[in-house]
Amino acid sequence: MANNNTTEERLLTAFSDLVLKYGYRGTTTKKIADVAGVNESTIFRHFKDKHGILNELVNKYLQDADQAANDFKPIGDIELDLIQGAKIYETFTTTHRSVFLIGLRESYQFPEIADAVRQLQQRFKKILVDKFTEMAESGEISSTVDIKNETDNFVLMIFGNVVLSFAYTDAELYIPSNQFLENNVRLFASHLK
Amino acid sequence: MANNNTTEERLLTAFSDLVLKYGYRGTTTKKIADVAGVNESTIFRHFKDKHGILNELVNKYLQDADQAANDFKPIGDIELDLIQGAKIYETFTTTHRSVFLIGLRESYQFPEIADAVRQLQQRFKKILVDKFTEMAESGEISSTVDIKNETDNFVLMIFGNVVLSFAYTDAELYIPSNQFLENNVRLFASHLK
Amino acid sequence: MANNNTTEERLLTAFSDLVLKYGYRGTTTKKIADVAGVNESTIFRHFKDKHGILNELVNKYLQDADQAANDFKPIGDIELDLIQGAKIYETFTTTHRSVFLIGLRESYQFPEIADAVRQLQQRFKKILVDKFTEMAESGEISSTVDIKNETDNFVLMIFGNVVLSFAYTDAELYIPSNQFLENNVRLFASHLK
Amino acid sequence: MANNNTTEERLLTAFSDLVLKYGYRGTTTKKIADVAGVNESTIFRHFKDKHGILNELVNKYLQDADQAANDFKPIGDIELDLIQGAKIYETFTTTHRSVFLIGLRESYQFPEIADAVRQLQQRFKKILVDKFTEMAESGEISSTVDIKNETDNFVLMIFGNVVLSFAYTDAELYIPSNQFLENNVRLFASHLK
DNA sequence: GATGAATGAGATTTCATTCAT
DNA sequence: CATGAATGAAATCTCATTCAT
Repeated sequence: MANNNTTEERLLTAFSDLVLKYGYRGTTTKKIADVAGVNESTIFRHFKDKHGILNELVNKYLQDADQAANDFKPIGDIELDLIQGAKIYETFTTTHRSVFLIGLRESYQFPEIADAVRQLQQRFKKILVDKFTEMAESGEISSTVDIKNETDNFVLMIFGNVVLSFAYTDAELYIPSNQFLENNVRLFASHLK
Repeated sequence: MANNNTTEERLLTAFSDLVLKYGYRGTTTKKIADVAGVNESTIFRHFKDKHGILNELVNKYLQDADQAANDFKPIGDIELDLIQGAKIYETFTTTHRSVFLIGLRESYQFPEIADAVRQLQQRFKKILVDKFTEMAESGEISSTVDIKNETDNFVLMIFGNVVLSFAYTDAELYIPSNQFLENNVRLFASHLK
Repeated sequence: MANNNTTEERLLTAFSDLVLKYGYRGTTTKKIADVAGVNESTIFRHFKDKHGILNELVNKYLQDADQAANDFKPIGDIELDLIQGAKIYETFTTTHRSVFLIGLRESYQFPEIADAVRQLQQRFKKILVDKFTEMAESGEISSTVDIKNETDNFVLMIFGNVVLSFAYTDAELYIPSNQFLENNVRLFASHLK
Repeated sequence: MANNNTTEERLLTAFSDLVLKYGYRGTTTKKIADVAGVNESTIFRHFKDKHGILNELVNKYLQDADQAANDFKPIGDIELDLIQGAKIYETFTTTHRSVFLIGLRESYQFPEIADAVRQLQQRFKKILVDKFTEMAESGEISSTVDIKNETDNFVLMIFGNVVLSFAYTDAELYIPSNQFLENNVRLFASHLK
């Protein structure tokens, strides 16, 4: 009864939130039911089993991933383009926190999810590499830039910050979004000009 | 009977390995006992309870952390110093994989461990910032370098690669140590010269 | 399925009966479940834990204790009054056998229960002493009666018989209720006339 | 190492003391070993199993019971004789606390011990009844005394006080030995003169 | 559609007991 | 004689899942 969404939505949200705190195993069906404000057995009317909740979220993740890839429209300015890319990456992973984390943490138990997350990284890298190669050819960025390794570094850096933001909510360690885009991403990009 | 170490060592190793695959909760005492080749109840003669195994590993982690901090001896060449730092960081986190991962994954359940891991990051950052500030003052690196933000970026990058190496054993995504130090860290450092 | 009471009632009854035979520790959750005719895990849906069963019985005990105290209405005839008192005491302790016994046997492990049982004795003693003091003042019983010590003796005697009745079901040792009230209590009272 | 008795004696004492606090089941072999200052496995060199410790104590109990019965030498003064009897009963039960308590508490699990304790009561009763019958015949006590029932009452009373003394160490409820013999037993006896 | 009651498998932990030294 | 290390059975408790209403 937490809000006026449908039961199914409330269950998905409850699951997502709890996974952040407790991991997949620690997210018990009882906790999910309590947070969603329904009876425990109601879960099983909506989903085949506990794994079914996760499957549903993975489906949404995969659909959204296509969308996010299409949303990225580099304009040929490396600084702005990296900021744009980081922003999309961050928004996407935050929206799909639970899937992202389960894919990372419990890769052995859910190889298909681990795979989906893995593909996100690869895809993101590829999009960047392709674009920058194109920009190098057209002279927009210096031909001395080591495109592959710089992209690796960039992706590792924004990945690292996202992981920290999920692990620790205090801002001591991870760098909050705005500041991260303004200072760190921009600084990183400046070396590629 | 897995090997000829003491029972306690075999238990610690078994626990450590299993946590990587299954997380803390997924690492059942039965699995630990099976892998270590002892009876389940033997665990409880060596450790107060399941948490006790973790405590023992955390103690070793904390001791080693002091050692690792002392091992870092920058020589005033930014490229070599960053490579050295990354190497120590990587060795340390790999040696203490299980504690590092539990601190990251299950921060809500084990706040003291989350804290120990957090402090490692902070400490590493501080050591680098202090050294580089010193080097900027003595002219060894350019005074235009944005020390704080570059260090942030560097730490995020190596942190990101370590996390990936734990999540995925295939080398498609994370970058294997040698290559990472030679290509990526060196490339990163080159911008600070 | 033992009978048609609610599951909770059946569990409480099973626990109560088993404690008589086996003590608290010896009353395993498996035995309770078997006697109540339910699955072991069902216990934990009705009570927080094993101790929770006992707590429930202690609550009933405390409620009933107030009732029993109010039920005692001495009429000024010492024989009839002691019989009435003994009868109420006996009925109460028999109804709450399990709590009474645990309070007695396992006082170190359950100090709050030991206390509740202790208070019952004290309260019973006080009610008798007060009433008899009053009767002595109004001349209904001889002023030479040593009220405090006689009450002590009386309480010890009926306490002793109740304890024996719980320990041994054969009538060789403890004296069955009717006979005890008719012969022993009456005899005791006759000395106070 | 607690004292310089033999290992076996130390084990018997440890067991005895612990049973008072924790009951038979709660008296674990580990606790016994700790209190006796020996290794847990040493217990099994001295006794077949945990039950064997108890058996040894029961043997001593039975031997002592014969002795105690012989020690009772009534002199024909009902007050002094009851005091003497109560004293012997008290001393004996206190010396053999653990057996007495186990016989009382865990009668279902150790029927032979329950029996031994039961027999003590019966025997004590019989000795008193026989002696008082004799005294009634010789005119030493009034022929109007209801010997059987008075003896019952007396035995219940001293039994009650002994049980309380084991359950509660504070003197609020049970009556300490000296005072009990001087006030309560004497008072009880005065009615039989 | 949703609930409440119950279940069975399995997790952690305790404890008496054995065995090699 | 005594110890330290290990065991197996059983105890308490958790959790995903089912079923009747």
